Amino acid sequence: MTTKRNTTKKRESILDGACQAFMEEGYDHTSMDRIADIAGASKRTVYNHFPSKEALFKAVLGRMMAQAMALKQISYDPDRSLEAQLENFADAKMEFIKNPAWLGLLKVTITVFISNPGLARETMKFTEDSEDTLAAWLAAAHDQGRLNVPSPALAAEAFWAMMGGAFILPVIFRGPMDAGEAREMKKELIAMFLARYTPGKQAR
Amino acid sequence: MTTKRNTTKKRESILDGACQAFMEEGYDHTSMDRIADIAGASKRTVYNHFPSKEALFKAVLGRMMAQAMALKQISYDPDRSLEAQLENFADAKMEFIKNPAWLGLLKVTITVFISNPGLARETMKFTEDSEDTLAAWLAAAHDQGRLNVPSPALAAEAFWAMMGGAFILPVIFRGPMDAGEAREMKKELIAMFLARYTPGKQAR
DNA sequence: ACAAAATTACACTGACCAGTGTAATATAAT
DNA sequence: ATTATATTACACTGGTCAGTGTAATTTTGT
Repeated sequence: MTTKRNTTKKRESILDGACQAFMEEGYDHTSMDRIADIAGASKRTVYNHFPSKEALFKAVLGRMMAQAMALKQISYDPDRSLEAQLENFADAKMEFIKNPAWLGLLKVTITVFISNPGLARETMKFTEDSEDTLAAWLAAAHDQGRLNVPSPALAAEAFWAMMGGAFILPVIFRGPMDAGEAREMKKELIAMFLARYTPGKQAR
Repeated sequence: MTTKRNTTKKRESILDGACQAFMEEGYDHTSMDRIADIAGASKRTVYNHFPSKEALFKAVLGRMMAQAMALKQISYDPDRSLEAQLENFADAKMEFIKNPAWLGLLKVTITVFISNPGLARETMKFTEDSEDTLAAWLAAAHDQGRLNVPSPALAAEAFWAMMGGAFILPVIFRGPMDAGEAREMKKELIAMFLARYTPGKQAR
């Protein structure tokens, strides 16, 4: 008679502790002892749940990705202004850097991705469909004649490039962003985007 | 009689070796022994030139920044098309990621900046004037009536955000970029930029 | 209440690494 | 050729850390 017991509680507290520790110290400088300490578990228990530090990090990352995915599903609404809907897309992206927890984990993730490109590719497969969401939105607006977007995929990629460059890179290179400044930049970039794709206004 | 001997050769080879080692392994995983090995110097000599690993990295970083600064000075030319001149700006930025050596060092630098925001701020002071160069270019085009740029500073920041998001982040998250794809994205983003600021085409 | 499953404390291995001290050796400027 | 200077080999310290083995203890499902 093998009766399995419910271990999700300890497991979650380990993930929470790992998340906090990684955020505070970065991947390399976080020791498994410290994670166990924060989680209120023994190091041995941590290893009973996760076979290695890398596996533990992947689990933390996976949980974060799942939460992030659950957050940004926006569909085309024929009745709302394009500008407002694009702002919604942008705001979803900016949630990452406004929330200190996610920002911290984003930073760690970037460092890990840099030293482990394979993991980067593997993890990023999940996010591809969020670009598809925007591309579909653009295609819908195009079909309605509200935008002129010959290549929705390219436009979507450009949009995410703008957002990433405006809201992720500065946080790395210059530190926290002023909220008002961020708002201004968001509006400016969306204005560029719409100026390019609003029908009847292209240069050629 | 204190006769100083010329030590710049050894010093340079140490910097070269450090640069290569940091690129290959990242900051944390590079040992001073390995740097000495690649440089063809003894560890003790490395420490005779640089008091610590951090100081050595700063020296490598400083040399890279100096080279980068020497590269991008573009001034307003009334006779060339705006599009071509903006492409020059973009190309200067893209030199970073097309050159494997600089790309490698850029990655390391990002990880170091993330774990050491103070160094990030300190180092970034030097780059501010390159943004000013673009802002001045925009102001000149504005004064000539070829563009309508109410806030050159904001527009310049937006331009660099676009470039960074399009050409730096993807390299981190997705690996090396296809050259053709990069060209297409560059053109698209410049088209957005010009659509926004070309006179007589704004929505409001 | 009982037994299996989970957790804990703790000691320990093996490895890596920044930085130092020293005495010997090589180098280059005069 | 001389001599101060730069470089080298090498051993060593002190510290950190991933991961393991084990025996004892606690928890929990029934």
